[in-house]
Amino acid sequence: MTLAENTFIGEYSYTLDSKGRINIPSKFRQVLSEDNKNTFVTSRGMDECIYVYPLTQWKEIEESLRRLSSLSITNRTFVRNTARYASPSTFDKQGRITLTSALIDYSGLKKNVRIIGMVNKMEIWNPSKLKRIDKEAHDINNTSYDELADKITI
Amino acid sequence: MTLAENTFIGEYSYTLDSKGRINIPSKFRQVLSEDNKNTFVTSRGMDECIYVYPLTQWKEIEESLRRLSSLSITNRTFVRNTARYASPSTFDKQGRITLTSALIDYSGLKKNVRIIGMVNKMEIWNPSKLKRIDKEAHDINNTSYDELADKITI
DNA sequence: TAAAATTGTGGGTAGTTGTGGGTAAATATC
DNA sequence: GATATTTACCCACAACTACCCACAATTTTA
Repeated sequence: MTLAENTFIGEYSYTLDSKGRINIPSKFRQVLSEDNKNTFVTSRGMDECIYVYPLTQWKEIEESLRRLSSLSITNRTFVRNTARYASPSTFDKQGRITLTSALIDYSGLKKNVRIIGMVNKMEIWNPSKLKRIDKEAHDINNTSYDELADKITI
Repeated sequence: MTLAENTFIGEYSYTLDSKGRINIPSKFRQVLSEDNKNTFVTSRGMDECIYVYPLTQWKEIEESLRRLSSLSITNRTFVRNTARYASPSTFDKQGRITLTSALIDYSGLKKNVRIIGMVNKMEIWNPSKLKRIDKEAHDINNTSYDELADKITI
């Protein structure tokens, strides 16, 4: 079944091979729109994981970054940390992309990895780090979620 | 008699087969509007059960998620924990959807399962867990229900 | 009440998907 | 400029999934 284009949901287990290749879930490849030309952009996540954007989505982010004035130290730091680790990767005949060793180091990936659909992008995690984050998530108190209540009905 | 579209009520007993397939009650399939393309989205319930949304209902949730900026930790956590457990499934010629093993584990489903209409979605339960929740429901004292009195007429 | 249609459950099979490894081209190193 | 190393592309195969058919039980229709 095909959902909306460039929309990623679900959680999957995959293995990172000795060449730094990792499979993109078939479902995610199927919803990728033509204009992405089978290409994703990997980048450093806000948490200790790797972000994977469809190429077109990344281009929009680039545009936003372009508009941030470098007069502000916050802006400079943000642009620097977002842009420097970004790397495009086209998936091969088997549906795999190659991760840079910088990103593998940052996210602490070993053989077994977890891929999570985050709607407009995906995240690649070391399963044990993910488990740790899950625990912290419980600590986000209800008032935080209360603020969301205005924005989302679920 | 046909009820309102995408409205699910009633309780049904079905069997989960060895391939993780489960029948959607014929009545529920009949009220599903055309634009759902015979597709439901399964997800983790608030209680120990599986939520099943019509595709169109889920897409509304997805759109709200898309608008939440990942710069906020609360947003990231919320999007992650909502999206990761979701999985679309189109029912086959016999009217069955396939459940992911993650959701089967979470809800503790065995062979016999109970499907409950929850108006805009449905819930899939292990019958014994459902029985346990029923008992707890008795303990929710009347004041809790009093708070609802302003919101609903019954 | 009998026939026809629908519904729920089980199982088989062809095609898809995920993973490992090989080889040639491209890049880097000396 | 020759050699070593990395990268990109190819093939192979086991495991899984989607799709198909069968059939008993139930409900609807005539």
